[in-house]
Amino acid sequence: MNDIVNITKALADENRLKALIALRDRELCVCQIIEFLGLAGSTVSKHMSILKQAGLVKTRKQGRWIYYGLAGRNAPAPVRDALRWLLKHLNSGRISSADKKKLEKVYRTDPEVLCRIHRRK
Amino acid sequence: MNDIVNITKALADENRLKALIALRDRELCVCQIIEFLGLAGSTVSKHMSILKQAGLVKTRKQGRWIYYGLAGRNAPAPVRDALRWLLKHLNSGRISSADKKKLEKVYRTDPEVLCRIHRRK
DNA sequence: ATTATATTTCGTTATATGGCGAAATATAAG
DNA sequence: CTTATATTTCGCCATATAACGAAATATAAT
Repeated sequence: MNDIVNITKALADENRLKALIALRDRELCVCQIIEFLGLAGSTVSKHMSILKQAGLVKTRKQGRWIYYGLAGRNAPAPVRDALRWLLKHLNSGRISSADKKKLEKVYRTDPEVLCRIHRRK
Repeated sequence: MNDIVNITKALADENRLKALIALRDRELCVCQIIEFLGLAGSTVSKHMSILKQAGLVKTRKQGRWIYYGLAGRNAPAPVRDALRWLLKHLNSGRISSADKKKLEKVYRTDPEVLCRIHRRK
């Protein structure tokens, strides 16, 4: 029961849902997610921690960056099915064009550049 | 997007999940749900209102009682799929025996009797 | 070794949410 | 019509949670 509650609570925040959508096609590092969501780094870090705790995302380190990606095929069935539900129903038609533009910009921009921008703030 | 967020937020409470599980096999009136969850009537009413707002449950009135039931086949796909996810992964093996006993007692007891009990408190 | 940097953790604040009892409401029962 | 009753709404309180900035941390880069 607790694993299910952890999943449902992790999904109960709009920004966390958006982060999961952003990870649909590829991994992203924290500063890319920061850019996409428009939140403070500490806030994004906490949100991603909640998603990771629930098993919905995984992490890997590369260089100075930590990349977050959606949980893979070996994730528990409740996680896999929840992600399937989410991605099925949050297709492109339900995402605002503003969010789509932001996401395209994030995909296009080097993490190095984004991190430099955020360091300035 | 908002409909999805409403669903995920509605599912992000253990008592609400339990209420949905209780409704799996049959409709229940408020005082039966009160008995099962062991919460105040006003609390149960608010929880069920959230579930109804999210489209996860429907209501019908019979006599003095309002019966809550799971959303039906004509519910929107996100709702149907979310319920399918929940019921699939919250099968009997994941529910405590205490909860199972409570639920069996609730199924067995006439609403008339339960309501009288709760009126005394 | 030192410095730079991406990320996480911590502390604070504002807002949201779950729980309760009391009051209000809708309407069934007598 | 009046009374009884199941449920909902309201008001209050305690706790949880999202957001931010600053400090701490891990480790890559020099």
